[in-house]
Amino acid sequence: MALTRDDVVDAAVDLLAEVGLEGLSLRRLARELGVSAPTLYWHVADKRTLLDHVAERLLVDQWQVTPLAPGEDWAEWLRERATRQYRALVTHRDAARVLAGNRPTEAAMPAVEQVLGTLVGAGFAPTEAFAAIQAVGNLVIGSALEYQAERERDAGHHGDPAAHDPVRFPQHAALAAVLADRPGHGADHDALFRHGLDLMIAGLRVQQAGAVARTG
Amino acid sequence: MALTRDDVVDAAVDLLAEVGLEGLSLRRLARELGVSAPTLYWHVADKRTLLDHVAERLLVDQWQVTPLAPGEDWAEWLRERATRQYRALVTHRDAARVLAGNRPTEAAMPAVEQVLGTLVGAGFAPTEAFAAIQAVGNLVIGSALEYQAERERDAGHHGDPAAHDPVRFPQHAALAAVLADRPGHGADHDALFRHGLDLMIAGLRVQQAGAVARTG
DNA sequence: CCCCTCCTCTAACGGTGTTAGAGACGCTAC
DNA sequence: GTAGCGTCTCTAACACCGTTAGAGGAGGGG
Repeated sequence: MALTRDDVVDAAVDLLAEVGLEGLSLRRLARELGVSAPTLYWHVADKRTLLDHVAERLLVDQWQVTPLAPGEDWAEWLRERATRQYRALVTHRDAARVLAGNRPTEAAMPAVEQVLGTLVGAGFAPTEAFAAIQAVGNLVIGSALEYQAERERDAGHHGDPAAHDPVRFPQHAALAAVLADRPGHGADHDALFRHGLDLMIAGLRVQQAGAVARTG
Repeated sequence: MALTRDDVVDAAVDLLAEVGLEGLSLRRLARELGVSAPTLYWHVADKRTLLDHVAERLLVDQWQVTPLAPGEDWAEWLRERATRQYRALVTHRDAARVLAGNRPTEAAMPAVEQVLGTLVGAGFAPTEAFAAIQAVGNLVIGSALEYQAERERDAGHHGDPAAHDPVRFPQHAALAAVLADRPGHGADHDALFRHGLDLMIAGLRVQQAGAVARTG
């Protein structure tokens, strides 16, 4: 059986998980597939577009349409969706970086359409709903990026954190003191993301309350 | 006069503005400086650390300490700071991408210390203040990244936006209809960022109100 | 005069994405 | 049966990349 583009993308996803974005070269990918490098160009236009396909593959599970249940809180529903997206990014090596340089894909449209509809149904104006989606999306990708960047950094060498002059930086020192009493003992990025998402959703709640009050 | 590391970083910033991150190679940079490529390794350990220095240079103006004026609203003050950071990223080509892959730099600490102090002064717990900084930062970088990614995409070819089946995607169609009546006619990323930042700050306001109520 | 440090050089290694162009396999039409 | 054609893969090569080894010139201090 001849090679398929799906085969190439699958192998790229696997290789990405194994060696990271830096290690993902077309030659290496070709070797993994038992094929010569230029062969890949028959299946894929570009490395850039190959990565587009990879990004789509990484997120496609997460674009399933799960409508708001009757009586369900739209904000909780949105939080759940955003969290899933974050998880999908964070659990695949370098997924955030791959997604960041990406063209948006057609395949995400039904999911966006659904969120748009749900928010409009909750009382948001269409432009507000769109801005909300964008804002949450940007927060998600920014958080995932930061998380994975730090993980990669610490893979090299991690200097002792929070060992700074408590006179010049009393706030940092106070923070470090509080954090030292915690089980995890370090910055828990998942909790940090959750906190940020909570803030955003709280903001959406007040905006929605205002919109509902205006329109009746 | 011999070459300085500052000279190298300066030239790298200029070259980045001119040719973008893809075009920024050590050989090209050396040529710009009238020097051979390996020479750069005397001034800089690595391309990676060179980019660290570039990122620091791009943001350093924006780390000036401007304390909260007496009677000034902490939320407005924070919004102003975040907006400046966003501006700094967006006005330098590929700045967001450079910053994304970066180690955090020592030079940012006084600024972080100051924001931390201001938020704690406003009633936030230290961990809350830290999470807030992180959240706003992630939103800023995510937004800047998205903005610049789209700008780069459209530099190539931009297919007509929002030309989609209004039956399958009624919400998109409605949104496009509203947007068509606007002066800019396209998605205004600055406004989108401002909207997202407003949401986050609204969330911070309710959190702060809660914290103040708890602690008296 | 010698040494030493600063700074720059040439040459080269092993990699990268990508293109040109030839050729093998299998199906279809005559 | 064979000629043609689309599909898929190959080898060879181009122009670049980050990076290292190691030599050497310039200038000051002993």
